[in-house]
Amino acid sequence: MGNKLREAVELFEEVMIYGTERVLKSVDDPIWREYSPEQIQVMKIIGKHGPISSGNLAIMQGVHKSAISNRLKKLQEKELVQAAKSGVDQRTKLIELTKKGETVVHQSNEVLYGYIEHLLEEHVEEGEVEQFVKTFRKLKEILKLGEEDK
Amino acid sequence: MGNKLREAVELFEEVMIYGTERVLKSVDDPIWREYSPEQIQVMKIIGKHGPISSGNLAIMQGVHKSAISNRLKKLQEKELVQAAKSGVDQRTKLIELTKKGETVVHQSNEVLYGYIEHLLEEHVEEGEVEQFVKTFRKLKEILKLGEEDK
DNA sequence: TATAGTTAGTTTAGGGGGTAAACTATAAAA
DNA sequence: TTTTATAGTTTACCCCCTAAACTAACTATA
Repeated sequence: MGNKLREAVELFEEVMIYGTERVLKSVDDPIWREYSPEQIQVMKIIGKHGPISSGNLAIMQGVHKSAISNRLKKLQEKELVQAAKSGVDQRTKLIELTKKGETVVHQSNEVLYGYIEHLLEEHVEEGEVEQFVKTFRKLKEILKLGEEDK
Repeated sequence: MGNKLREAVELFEEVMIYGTERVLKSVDDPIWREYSPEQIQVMKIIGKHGPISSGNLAIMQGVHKSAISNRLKKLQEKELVQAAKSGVDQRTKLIELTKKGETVVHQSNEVLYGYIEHLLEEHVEEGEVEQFVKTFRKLKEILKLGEEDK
């Protein structure tokens, strides 16, 4: 067991940590230049979730609330997000995407998906896809992804 | 093919991009607090490669030379790296780890490996390890990792 | 050899990212 | 009401990154 596990750990580090960086840097598109990954990510979250508070965004992105505050300020200046009419609590303001924001999210998805799809399609055989999906599902489970929402 | 590939792409994004972030944030160790991931990474490269020029480091880390210049300056102040006696070309200065630097790299490896090992050991069955290794090897190949050295 | 061009690294300016702590405003509890 | 808690914003300070200007050293060429 030990040796195989050791190899798995090393591969995990190489691929997940350094490999991911490389993938992100290889995606070369104007939209990637204009908005930071964090900005895109927060917009994606808002898009999926619908109007959401600043505090929730901080939790979901795993950063300090002041970081989100700053991020949203920049996005508002660029007119990508806006405050929806607040709910019961006057302190919280719900954030939502503007039309422009939706467009940017959509474009960004196209670019990233296109890139990854191209990558996989070119290098992974028909029969291997199943294997990939299986391993990644497991990984997703291990990393407890998808539990971020509340 | 289409659907499976689509799922693979989505999983790839979720796991690789957002999952990796999460893993890195979960590693909670003083050494992670004291030195940035970029600083640790560059020290690892120097450790593996041996005395190396600033320019080569920039290429290997995939950043601008000025970023490396700055990084090395900070590491020198912390006495983690030092300039070895330069080679033929008086403009290039070869960088190497100090004893302290070696220690930090070693500690950092222990922490990260320990964390990942724990993660895999706890969630992955004996028989699944083989599967993991296989998929990751393929991924490493796809991402063309390990070709960075010249 | 003297001049011109190239290359390795450093500096500086400016824009991201992040945290902690202080501060404002609103809500909830005593 | 008075006090305590909570949502967000600001401010101060740090790291990361790039581009462009600049120094020093090496190379080529007239």
